[in-house]
Amino acid sequence: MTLTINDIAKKAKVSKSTVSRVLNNSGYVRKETREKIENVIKENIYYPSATARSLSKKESSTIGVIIPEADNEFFGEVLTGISEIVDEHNMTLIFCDTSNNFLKEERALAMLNMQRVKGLILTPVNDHNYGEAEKKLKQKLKDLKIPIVLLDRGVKNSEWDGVYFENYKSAYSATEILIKEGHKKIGIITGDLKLKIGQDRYKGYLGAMEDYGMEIINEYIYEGNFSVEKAYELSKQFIESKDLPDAIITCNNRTTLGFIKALKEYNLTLGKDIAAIGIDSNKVLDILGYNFSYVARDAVEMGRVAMHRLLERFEDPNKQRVECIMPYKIYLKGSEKMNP
Amino acid sequence: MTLTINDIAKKAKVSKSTVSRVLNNSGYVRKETREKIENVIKENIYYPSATARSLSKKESSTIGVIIPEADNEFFGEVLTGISEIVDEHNMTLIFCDTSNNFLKEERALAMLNMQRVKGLILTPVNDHNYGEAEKKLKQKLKDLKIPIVLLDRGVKNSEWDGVYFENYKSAYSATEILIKEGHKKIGIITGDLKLKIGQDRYKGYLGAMEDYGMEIINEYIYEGNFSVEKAYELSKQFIESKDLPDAIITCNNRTTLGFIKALKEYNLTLGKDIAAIGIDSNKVLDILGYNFSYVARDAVEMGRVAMHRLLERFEDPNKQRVECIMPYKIYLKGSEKMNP
DNA sequence: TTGTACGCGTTATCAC
DNA sequence: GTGATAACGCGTACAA
Repeated sequence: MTLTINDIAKKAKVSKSTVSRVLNNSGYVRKETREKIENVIKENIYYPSATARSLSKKESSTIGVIIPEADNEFFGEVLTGISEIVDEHNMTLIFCDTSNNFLKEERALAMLNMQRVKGLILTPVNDHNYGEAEKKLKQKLKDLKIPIVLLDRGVKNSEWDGVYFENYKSAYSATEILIKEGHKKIGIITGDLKLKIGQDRYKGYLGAMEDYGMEIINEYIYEGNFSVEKAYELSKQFIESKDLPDAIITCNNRTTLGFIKALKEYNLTLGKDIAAIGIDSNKVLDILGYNFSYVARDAVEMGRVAMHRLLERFEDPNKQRVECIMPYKIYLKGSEKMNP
Repeated sequence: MTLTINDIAKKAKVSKSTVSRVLNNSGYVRKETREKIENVIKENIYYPSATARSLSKKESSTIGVIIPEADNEFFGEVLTGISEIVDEHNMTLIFCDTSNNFLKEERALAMLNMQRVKGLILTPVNDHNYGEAEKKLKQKLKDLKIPIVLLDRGVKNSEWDGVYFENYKSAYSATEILIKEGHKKIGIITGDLKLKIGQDRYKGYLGAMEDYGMEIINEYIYEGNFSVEKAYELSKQFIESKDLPDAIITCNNRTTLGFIKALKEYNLTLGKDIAAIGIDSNKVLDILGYNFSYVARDAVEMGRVAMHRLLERFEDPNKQRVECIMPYKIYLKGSEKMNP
């Protein structure tokens, strides 16, 4: 049905070796022969089979991407960044969404193994979990025997390149800002403390509080799980208790939304009834002109960097493992202050 | 380096045909032989090469997806839906993001052609454009000679299956709601009128206005382009002119955001200073408890449906072309009313 | 029930 | 400069 290199060879009255040479710009081909072949290819709309090609060359130009949720602003941007670089290098991208599900993660890994992808960018479902699940994951990654870049979340004692975020520092900095604004009762709605990114952000908060000799009041530490719903629920609780903190740190974009939702519901005003600063950006909040302050990284850039790490690793498989920590940027819009 | 079926055959002391038979569960294999081979496969962590397999079988289980912007709530959800079904059927998904760029679209198509994908889900950069670009696109799609499902945007005189949205009806319905609320001066911020989805929504507005004998006032028709910025700019303009419409229809999620941004900036309140209803959902507006009313389709479901169409087409390549129009749902939150 | 031999569409290594 | 020919890793008639 679809044309092969043989068909082209016949039509051009040459051998397939010669066609292959013009396709790959390799070896000597007389100018006229080349032009003739090129014409036949154009006229007959021939595209060489990547499948046959990679079987023959024993290498693919395909990379795999496994992320937990494509319908998440952050990962959507990450994907955009990865895709951009993949495209620039004429590679192809196989996409997998795990929905934060271990079984799907396993299946994706097996599939990518069979597809013989050249490299993998992975955000694991878990993050630095010591259990059996992580052991299995690490083994499976080793079995792949290809360059891998971990993104956003990692594994304990990683042997792979990684692109992460300054979780500790960003939270530290956010806390510091609140402290310097003069707030005393500084609370936090943490992320999922089973994930390292959740832990680190929490630790950043504790670190800053300690360094500045602030009193850490357990009542103001609300353990969330990075979801809108939990943050909303926790926020309602502390709003209803009369003991409101002066300021709050929200540990990711969704936490921020849950918090703000609660504020609106109780008619509390940011920067008036309570101050706040978040981690992660929410495009929409900015568009709507909310005065919500936050520290965040550039997600698209994070995708680009991950793909670049992979490309470098292809170049030099033996170079030292590199972990790239994306810097945070501070976006102050006013909510960190309290104007009575 | 990586194991082949031959390695497994040797280790299991059988021929590779037998290994192939257990891999594919085809033909007769003695129970003991099968178990032995399965053990060898497990122990040596062998995964068959999808590349070699599809070359040999002359068919792939890979589908291509081309969307214009992954970092867009709508397409992120679409991708999630597609990925879900792809996964259920043990297929693999090759992802391309065109960034609404014709050249990238062309390159993606060529790449997917070489990859010999089994099917394609495509949201073209353009939508029912009569020009040369569309002719070229249609030709390239024909050249692919594979099942194709157009998603959200189509081409003139399409020969392919498609999954679209009730653009006309949804806009008609939105307009109708405003009319029945008693609004007289009903305006609209249109989408990109070069795209058919933009046109159809605009026509839905006109249709309802006409059917209900409403006077269409050109001053209240603001031509946007589906972007936040343009909608914001237009909104500012009509707010500053003293001649504000009673109610506004915003033609997609971004238009809505631009509009609301302007409202906030001028301290106008939705449902008090001006009524409004939009097309498309904005998760965040809902989360924040905005009272913004809208009509929308389920984007994740749209992805699922598109993938299902493709699967059906694989089953029966000759069945009649089917265009699936996703229904809209109405979400009234109050902004359609005007409470003085 | 199992093994042999060939083909899938390329690239690569040789001769010519 | 060009053309046979052998891989690449697998599936599959066909033979045994």
